[in-house]
Amino acid sequence: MEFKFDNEKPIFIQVKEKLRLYILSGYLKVGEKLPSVRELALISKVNPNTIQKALGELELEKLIYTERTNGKFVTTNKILIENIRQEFVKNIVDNYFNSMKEIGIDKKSSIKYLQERSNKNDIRS
Amino acid sequence: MEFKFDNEKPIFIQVKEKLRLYILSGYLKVGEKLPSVRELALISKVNPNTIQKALGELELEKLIYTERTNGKFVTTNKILIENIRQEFVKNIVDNYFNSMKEIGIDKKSSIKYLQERSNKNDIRS
Amino acid sequence: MEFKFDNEKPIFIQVKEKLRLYILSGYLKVGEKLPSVRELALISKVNPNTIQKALGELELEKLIYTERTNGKFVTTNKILIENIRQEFVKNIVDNYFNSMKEIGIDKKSSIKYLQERSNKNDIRS
Amino acid sequence: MEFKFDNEKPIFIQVKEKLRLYILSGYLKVGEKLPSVRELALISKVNPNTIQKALGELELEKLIYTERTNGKFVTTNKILIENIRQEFVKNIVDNYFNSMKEIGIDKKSSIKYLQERSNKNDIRS
DNA sequence: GTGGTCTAGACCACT
DNA sequence: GTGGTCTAGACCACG
Repeated sequence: MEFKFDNEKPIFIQVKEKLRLYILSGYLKVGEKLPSVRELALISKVNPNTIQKALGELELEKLIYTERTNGKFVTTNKILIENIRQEFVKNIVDNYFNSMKEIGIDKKSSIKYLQERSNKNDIRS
Repeated sequence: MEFKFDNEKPIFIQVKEKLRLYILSGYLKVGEKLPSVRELALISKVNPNTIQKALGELELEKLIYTERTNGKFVTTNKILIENIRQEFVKNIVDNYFNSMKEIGIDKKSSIKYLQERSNKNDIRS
Repeated sequence: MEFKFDNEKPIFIQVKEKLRLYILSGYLKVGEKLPSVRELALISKVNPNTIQKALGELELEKLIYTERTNGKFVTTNKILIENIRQEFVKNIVDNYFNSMKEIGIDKKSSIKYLQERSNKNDIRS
Repeated sequence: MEFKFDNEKPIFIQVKEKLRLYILSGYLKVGEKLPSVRELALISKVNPNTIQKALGELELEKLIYTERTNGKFVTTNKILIENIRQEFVKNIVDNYFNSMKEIGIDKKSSIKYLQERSNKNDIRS
């Protein structure tokens, strides 16, 4: 678990998004206990309140839940996670097409660009 | 020319990005005169100061230049536009791969998702 | 006897309120012996200390009393129970009127809403 | 606009609920500008951050929205307000029946209690 | 002057 | 030791 922040977005949003990714990608498993607020604050070198705010919003999304005095946990609702994950992927794809469209590249070419770029990277790696 | 804003980013940045897109996509042509600040302010229903700030930053990027008393124009430097455009496209592609990677989807699958989604949309249209 | 808890209130308060309801509603009868602390702890899957705290507060209200070495019992003071019960009901009614008033619904309409809702539910059942 | 707090619930929740009532009951009108965060903090004698938290949650419910640098406003979505209002009323009614049921009073009697209590109050007023 | 963010630090309830 | 709440105060971007 690792946290680096840029100055473009509020830190609490970056924390929220990072943890959401950890959950959606399965790096944090269903039902798993999260590090304590204070621990996350130490790891990420921000104020505990900032962490609290991020976690609070994740809880509103139902991706995590709180057991009083016990800690915070990833939801056990696999379906919820899967739905959000699919929504997330769908957005990435749609955003890609939209961005390309805005700069004047149609779908067919958008896919071609992607394949070419992928090949170039393959050479490097 | 059309402007819709959300409240997540400063408006002047949204104006700047929109105009940059208009230039990179060719909607605003090389050397073309931009609408006046006042006019842009009316079109986008935004304070003229905000437009000024956006144009100022575009000018720093050399994408537009000012002729005193005459107005502001899209740069005539096609190469500059093309370079920025390619950089822009490259970023979109790389961001796509990165976003997918973060959620645990590899390049091969990333391309497949894109093709599937493209097909689905074709059916609709 | 059944216990489900939410995380919004302290558990010991929820236990206390639940048991009070059992007494006021007659589900636990006058003079009846309560299950032992240990047993209540098992039933409700809660730490025995938490049960103790709840019972302690009920004892302060005189709704239960302790016979040393013998167990805890519902009070035999029927009048006390009846008084608390009536107070309780009065509160429910007043709270209903107040809640409706706060959202701008007068007494007459409040009663009408109730009757309509009751009819709807009758259809279902 | 008036704020009195008890110690049973967090202040930010009480602020949130009060404002929600003001909106649902129409005391704060559709599209109306709210007092500034700082002003609300003065009126209610709590820290601006506490107000901010309350308003933040109302915004997540879409009952209010923010215009950057301009202030916060009641949503203009009348349908949303009406839906939430009806949900709210429905909950009050259901809670009434449930509370009465828990203490052992059936629906028919629940309605009778209400009518009697209402008559008593009429005498007073 | 508007909202937004963040920090530091304190105190509380619960188990 | 866990999360939750609140304050005081500072600083920032925006228009």
